[in-house]
Amino acid sequence: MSIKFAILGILSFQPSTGYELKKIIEDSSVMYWSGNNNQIYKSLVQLLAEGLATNEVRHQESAPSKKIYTITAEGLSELRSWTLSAPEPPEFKKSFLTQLAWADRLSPDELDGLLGIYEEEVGSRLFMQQEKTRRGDAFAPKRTPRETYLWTMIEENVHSFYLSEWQWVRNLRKELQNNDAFKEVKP
Amino acid sequence: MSIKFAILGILSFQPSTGYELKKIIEDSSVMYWSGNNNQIYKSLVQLLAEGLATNEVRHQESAPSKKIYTITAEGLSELRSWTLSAPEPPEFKKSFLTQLAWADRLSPDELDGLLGIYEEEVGSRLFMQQEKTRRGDAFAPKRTPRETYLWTMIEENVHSFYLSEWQWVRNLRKELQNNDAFKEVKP
DNA sequence: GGTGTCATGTAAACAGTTACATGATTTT
DNA sequence: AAAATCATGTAACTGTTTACATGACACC
Repeated sequence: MSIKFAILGILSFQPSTGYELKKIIEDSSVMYWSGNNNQIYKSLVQLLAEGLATNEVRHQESAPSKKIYTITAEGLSELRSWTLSAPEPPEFKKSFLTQLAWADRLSPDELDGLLGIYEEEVGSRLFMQQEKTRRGDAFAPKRTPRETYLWTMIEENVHSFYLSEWQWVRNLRKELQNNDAFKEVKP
Repeated sequence: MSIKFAILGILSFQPSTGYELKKIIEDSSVMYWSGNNNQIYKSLVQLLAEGLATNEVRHQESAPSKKIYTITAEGLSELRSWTLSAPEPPEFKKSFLTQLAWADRLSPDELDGLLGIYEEEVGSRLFMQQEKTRRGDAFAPKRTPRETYLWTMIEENVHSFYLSEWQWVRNLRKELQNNDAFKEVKP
């Protein structure tokens, strides 16, 4: 899936500038791109060329002028047919698991320290995700009861990703601490 | 994290050819690269240049000759210091969540169908992961009790990723089916 | 006779990140 | 005086995938 559909989706909710799209994508946990300029401004040019969006330049005093992009009817139908297309399976990148895979050369203390750092890192993501939901400051269209429910469940999904990772590492750490068989150091 | 450390890790367990590395990486759920030639053969050349591995060409009758790569002492110490370095936070890419985010334009039946396909897709990954563990055919060094435990917990982590996604989508689907407030169609 | 395994590599394309560039205004 | 916000864009690089290329043998 390309960033193009993420942009089309946002435009289907509200006309936006590249700058606004960047910010929305940047602090969304679901839309996983970094939200860098290169991708966004290039995609917008492409959407124009494909006739999926139009833009309108608005000049401003005391601020740079901006281009407000609006989705077209073709854009809406392209978006709709994409939402109906076969879903891609979920993927993860946990480089920490590869790190752990070769961590048997570490001493018990070194390993526990490593797990501690990971626990903290994951814990802080978990906390930030909870805060975002609690404050309700996340970008979230709520046009129908169903849409509201869907967006709640999307945030719930992200939350449970971090929660289960956090529980997993805490449990692993505890087990390593409590079982003396794991404390033998390799020659 | 680059594929370089995944390769160094495997080499720290057993000397291997590029072809063998490719297969191990390809069917590992943890090492998330596609295992394509380009990356592997280039990385091996680089590891040689950095003195982290050496190779030995073995000519074979009735099969192409192969290059067996062996990790060096510097390679081992590089690997060790990497395992001690600050872990990266876990990441996910679930393009399906973005798809769902804009799915309120779909009819209840279309949405249920979409969720059904995702449920099946995730279910089959979950099943394959369980089978891999059950058959015990996954690549897994078991040199000490601790290493055995670590690799078990790594597989457990992958398993629970798919399991919680599966439970999430089943629950979402059921709720949408049971609550009539979600069955109103937008004008 | 076609497909699969063993085994190495290259070319081209696409996706994604970081950093650069400009410039006014507002906040600390 | 420095940093952040608004706003658009480009350049260079890295990472990743798909496809191409070769060739022998084994299995169905």
